[in-house]
Amino acid sequence: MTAMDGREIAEVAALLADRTRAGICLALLDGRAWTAGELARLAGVAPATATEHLNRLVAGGLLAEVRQGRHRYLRLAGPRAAQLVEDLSSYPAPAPPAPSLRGSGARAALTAARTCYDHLAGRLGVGLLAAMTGRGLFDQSAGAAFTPAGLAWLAGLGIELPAPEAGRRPPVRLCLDWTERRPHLAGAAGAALCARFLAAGWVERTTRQRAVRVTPAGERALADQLGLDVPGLTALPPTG
Amino acid sequence: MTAMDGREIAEVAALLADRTRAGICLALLDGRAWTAGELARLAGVAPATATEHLNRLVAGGLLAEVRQGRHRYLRLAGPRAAQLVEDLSSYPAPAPPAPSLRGSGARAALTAARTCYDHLAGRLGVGLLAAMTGRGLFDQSAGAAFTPAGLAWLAGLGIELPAPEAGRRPPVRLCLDWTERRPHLAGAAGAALCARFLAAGWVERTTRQRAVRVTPAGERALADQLGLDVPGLTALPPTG
DNA sequence: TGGACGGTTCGGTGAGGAGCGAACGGTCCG
DNA sequence: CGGACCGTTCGCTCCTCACCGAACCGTCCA
Repeated sequence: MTAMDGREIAEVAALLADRTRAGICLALLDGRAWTAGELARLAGVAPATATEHLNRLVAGGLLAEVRQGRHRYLRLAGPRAAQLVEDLSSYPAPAPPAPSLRGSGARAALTAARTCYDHLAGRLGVGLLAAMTGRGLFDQSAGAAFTPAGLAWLAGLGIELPAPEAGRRPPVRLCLDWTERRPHLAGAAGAALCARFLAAGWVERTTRQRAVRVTPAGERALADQLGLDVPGLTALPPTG
Repeated sequence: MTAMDGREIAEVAALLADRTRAGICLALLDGRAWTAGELARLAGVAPATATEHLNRLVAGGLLAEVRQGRHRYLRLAGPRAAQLVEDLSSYPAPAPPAPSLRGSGARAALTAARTCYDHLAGRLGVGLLAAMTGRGLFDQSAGAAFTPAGLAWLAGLGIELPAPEAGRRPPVRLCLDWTERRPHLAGAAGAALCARFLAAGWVERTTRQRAVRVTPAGERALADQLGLDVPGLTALPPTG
């Protein structure tokens, strides 16, 4: 009788059932911490209104907060929260990319390469997984797993795949891309790869959006290691 | 600017942000079609109220309907809808099983073995995946995929794993179990296995709940093929 | 051709909650 | 210390929406 009625489900869903709160969570999908004021401006509401929303989101376990001086920093509570937001944002079929006017620049940058909480998405993320699969580092023929060669490649980057464990996030997870309709790599491995790319300076964050940019060094490294044509990938959308 | 604001997210979330609608979707997680009246009684609202809710859920793409004579049959629109409901129902950590009074019988049956839309869950579902992994039919060490031996075993059951394709559901997906905190098999493979088990008479649905029961023939078959101790699995919860 | 039944449509009621402005309490800086 | 600044609390308005009863329309059965 406990979880059989819809009460608990409704409480969680209600957190995201408001346009303002959903927009806040969407902005936080970049994985970083924003201040309350930034979120209020972004959502287009008064600070007082934002406070109320943020309180509810924190109380509901969707957001985590860190108070520092006169600032209140907010971020998504964890990978589960991020996945929930991402899942909801891509239901049912997120309206065909609609290449109307090449997007408003910002949107074009997002479709090219962005972070999805803590892993890479967009054409870059999808291209990465496709390249790994094409090079025999990843195998999707009977599920989704790294091959022995893929594990060695990860090790070369200093990444060790954690063993699957009860309460932990899955080491490997495929995440259906929001703009492309193909999967990119998520889970612990996706997060580790993204962190490694950022640390190595292959990829860097742009303004204050989720968009990221591949550096010249990153282009060379990805071409070397995966045969990935980054400029061709991020410039124009493929015919499909 | 289109999907960047939270409007679309909020619209979908609002569908499940009501206790009654969430309860309806939860009931439909058994994968079958219910009539409008059954759903109204289950949710404890007047038929008029149910009609309004069902209209909204259908319009929102979460439910599909079939009108037949004076009946209106409703089911979840598809695997994506089911996954959304399941994801929401298990956030953040679905309250420890709380073995208070061995559950109300109905609940005990659910934790032992149930369907999760179109695949098997509960201790049976979790045990199945664990057994497949233990027997070398499935490999979770570097992701989640069937081994060659596993593919052969599936073929022996008349199941061929579909190739991953753009718009389709993933062939293999791990679904974190609601009661257990370990994964069970979902995706096209999970659905195929569940359908096969039902067709073979190894597993049968019970009353009108999501709970299922393993038949004697099923116990023998699962013990033979996977070394699975079904009675031990479904009788008492493990110490954990 | 009645009557039972499943489902819908239509007003009306009530509660929840999203929004704001204004006043207040902190922190940082000149 | 006084002023700018970030965030919160409070009181209020307004609108959405969940719910019901009653009347209605269709299907199925005797």
